[in-house]
Amino acid sequence: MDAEPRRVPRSGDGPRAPAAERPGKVRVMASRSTQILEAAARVIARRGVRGLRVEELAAEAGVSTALIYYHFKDRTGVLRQTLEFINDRAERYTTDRDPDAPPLTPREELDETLLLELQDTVEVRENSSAWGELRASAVFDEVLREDLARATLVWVQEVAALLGQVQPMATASSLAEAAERLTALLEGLSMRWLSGGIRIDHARELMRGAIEAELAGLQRY
Amino acid sequence: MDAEPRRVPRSGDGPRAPAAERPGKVRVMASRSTQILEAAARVIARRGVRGLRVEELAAEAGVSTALIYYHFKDRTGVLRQTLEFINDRAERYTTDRDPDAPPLTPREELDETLLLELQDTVEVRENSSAWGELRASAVFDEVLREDLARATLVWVQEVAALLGQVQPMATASSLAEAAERLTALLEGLSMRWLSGGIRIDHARELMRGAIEAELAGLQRY
DNA sequence: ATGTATTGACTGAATTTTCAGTTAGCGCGA
DNA sequence: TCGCGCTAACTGAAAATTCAGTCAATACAT
Repeated sequence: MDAEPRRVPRSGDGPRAPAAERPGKVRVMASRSTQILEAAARVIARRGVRGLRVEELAAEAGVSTALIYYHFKDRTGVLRQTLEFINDRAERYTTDRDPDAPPLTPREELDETLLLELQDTVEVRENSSAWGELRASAVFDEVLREDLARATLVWVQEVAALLGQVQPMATASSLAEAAERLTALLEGLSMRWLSGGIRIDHARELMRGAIEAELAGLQRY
Repeated sequence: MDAEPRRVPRSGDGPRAPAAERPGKVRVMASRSTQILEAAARVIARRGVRGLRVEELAAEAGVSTALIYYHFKDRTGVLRQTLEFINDRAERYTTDRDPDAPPLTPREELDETLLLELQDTVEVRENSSAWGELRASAVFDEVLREDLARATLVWVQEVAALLGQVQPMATASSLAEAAERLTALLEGLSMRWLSGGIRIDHARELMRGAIEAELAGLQRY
């Protein structure tokens, strides 16, 4: 769906920074459609999926509405790709680790993976509210369902694998169940946090407790 | 599940149709506005609060759009009254018990309370999706936040009390935490169920497992 | 190297669609 | 003959989507 990420300077744009082509770690300049997706994540986090107006998105991204339709088929297309985008981003802040930091024990990695979704940073907040919105919208939107289900499955399996590293004796199905509960709980807690029901550190506390409980449960086979 | 379940006669309810005044068991004829509210509940379950279109509601109820405005001030009015309506109904399936059925043990009552929200019936489905919608909307809507927080608190306390009956030795705070986790998990599972991620009986299974785990955790003080 | 055709990225200004809400009035029971 | 319950047909505005083109960069032939 996405066009080539070729960089093209544009008239009204003024001088574009020359995409720092340096060796090693480089902050790659976001292509137009990525810019739009980033903007979409912000708008969704601010207004919700159903509150997303193509015009507002265009303004947020600093482009014309027509460009949105040029890059994405229609409003739904934007939504779909934003879901994917958000997912990838979550992957990053959940998975990426400083290469020369001390390696994590399986248990630490598990905690990390789950608790990183409960941080009060712009990125996480944005991601979580967009995710919650997409989840809520999927209830009424066929199109989103499949994508969301797939994304959820991947996530659950990842958590199950981590659990398996901590409790290698547990059966695959009990690991899967524990992972489903933990991830579902995380979603529930996120929503409560975002809707002002609980504070972030309380949410983390609760999450920690749940991890503890599930691991204890797995130990008893 | 919600704050005040008080029955309040409302203006739109009007002096209504004499409803087949016959002795004995009578299928009371639903007044026009009740018909509309029932239809609204169905439409909301299908499209979500934010997806409710007045025209679609009118069609569903088999009336003209204008009649909706005749009975309810505006779209928001319909929404408000529908939520009240749905709430009253939820009260029924959550609280009502056959008076001469065998009394429940605390443990059964706990299971009952939590698992009743995971049933594939029209009523529960409608209620759960409305609740999910509310939760999601509250993220972007100041106004809803307070009501929702209060309602959640009541619910959490109710569950904590039930947990306390099963594990009388547990501390108040550990009961509260367990209750928060269980209710948050229930919300998470509901959303997954409604968005097609998992089947209802699997959700129930997971919920049962969580109750088990939490009770086990409470036993270890 | 220079002009020319072609293409991809992009825009401003429509056009079309979608909705909430209104208006004018009909029929019918008291 | 009111006036209540109701409808068909609108209106107006907000949004989504499309259209007709501009502009800069390349490819390509000369």
